Amino acid sequence: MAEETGKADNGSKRQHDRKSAANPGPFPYARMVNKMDALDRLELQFRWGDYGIRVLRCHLASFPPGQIINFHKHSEYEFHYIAKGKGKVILVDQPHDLHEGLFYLTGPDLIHYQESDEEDPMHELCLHLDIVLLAEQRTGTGWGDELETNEAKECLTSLDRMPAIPVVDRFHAMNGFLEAYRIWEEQPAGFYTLMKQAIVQILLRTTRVFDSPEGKPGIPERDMNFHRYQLATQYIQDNESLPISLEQVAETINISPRQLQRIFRSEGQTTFRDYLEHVRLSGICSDLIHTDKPIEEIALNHGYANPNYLYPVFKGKYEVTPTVYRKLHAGDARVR
DNA sequence: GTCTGCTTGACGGGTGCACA
DNA sequence: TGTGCACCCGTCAAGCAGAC
Repeated sequence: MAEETGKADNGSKRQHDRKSAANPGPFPYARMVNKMDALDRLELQFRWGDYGIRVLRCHLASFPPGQIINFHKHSEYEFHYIAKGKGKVILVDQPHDLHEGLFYLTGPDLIHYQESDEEDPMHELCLHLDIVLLAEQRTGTGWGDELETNEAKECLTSLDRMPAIPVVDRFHAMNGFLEAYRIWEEQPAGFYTLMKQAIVQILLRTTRVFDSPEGKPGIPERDMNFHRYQLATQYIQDNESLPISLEQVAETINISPRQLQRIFRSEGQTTFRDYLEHVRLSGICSDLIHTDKPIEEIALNHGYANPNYLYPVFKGKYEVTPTVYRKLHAGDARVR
């Protein structure tokens, strides 16, 4: 951690200075100079998990040599990324050297002072965000909502735990500014969504610097048995009109037939045969009520290669023959 | 005679259980 | 999670009954 701070990073800083002097290279954010306040002009606010995020400012700022920004504070979060040059920052009462590639955060009410180098200008990417906790009204609606909600919460609450020191932008959060600017320039379809992604990308890459390897929730993993049960039942529903065997379904989802039987027992409290029969008979009942197709055709359409077998199966479940069932429910079709 | 609906009996696959 | 074994039941072919 110490090697990441601006103060304790003098070795890599010297190395960096030598490298910059030898081969300064093109300024990667040069295109943003064309209209430095382009992103500031956007009315951009969005919901991320249970948080509302309003982008107040998002721009490239240039400071001539020796420029001083006196002690001040904000009510919002201000993210500072040194894109080029060097200078100094005082966070509360602690001075730190700044150079290209460093990042620091000034949270709400954190008093800070900044000055650029006496000889070199400094370019800084600035992001001002107003972050508010919204009513938790959308949790538990599925489709990954809870996962995103948790990730947003983890990322945004970590902002308040960030130490007030400059650190190396190890995960290239700065690229998010370039991406946002590119989106503004090109204005592609999905502008708002892409812009939101760029801002979220900046936040995630920034907070990642302080991630500890322990205690992470990890990537979302499936309950594989339940997932396989869903795959199997979906396959049966899709193919109930064809001859289906346990082995065939098992092969489709890459498990042994025996294991598939266990999954049906544990996840569906049923058996492969019962489930297949249930799906087929449901379809047959529907056809009996809503069509006037002969029973043989209906049986064939629902996977009974020998229509004669339908009779004992049907009678076993509904206690009447298909013909009687059709007569009993003849009114149902007209009701619809 | 033909078609549709239904029943019956033999066989093989699915299931439950135990074990590795 | 895979395998073996015994048993049950789903599947199929053959055939019967009734309606037209």
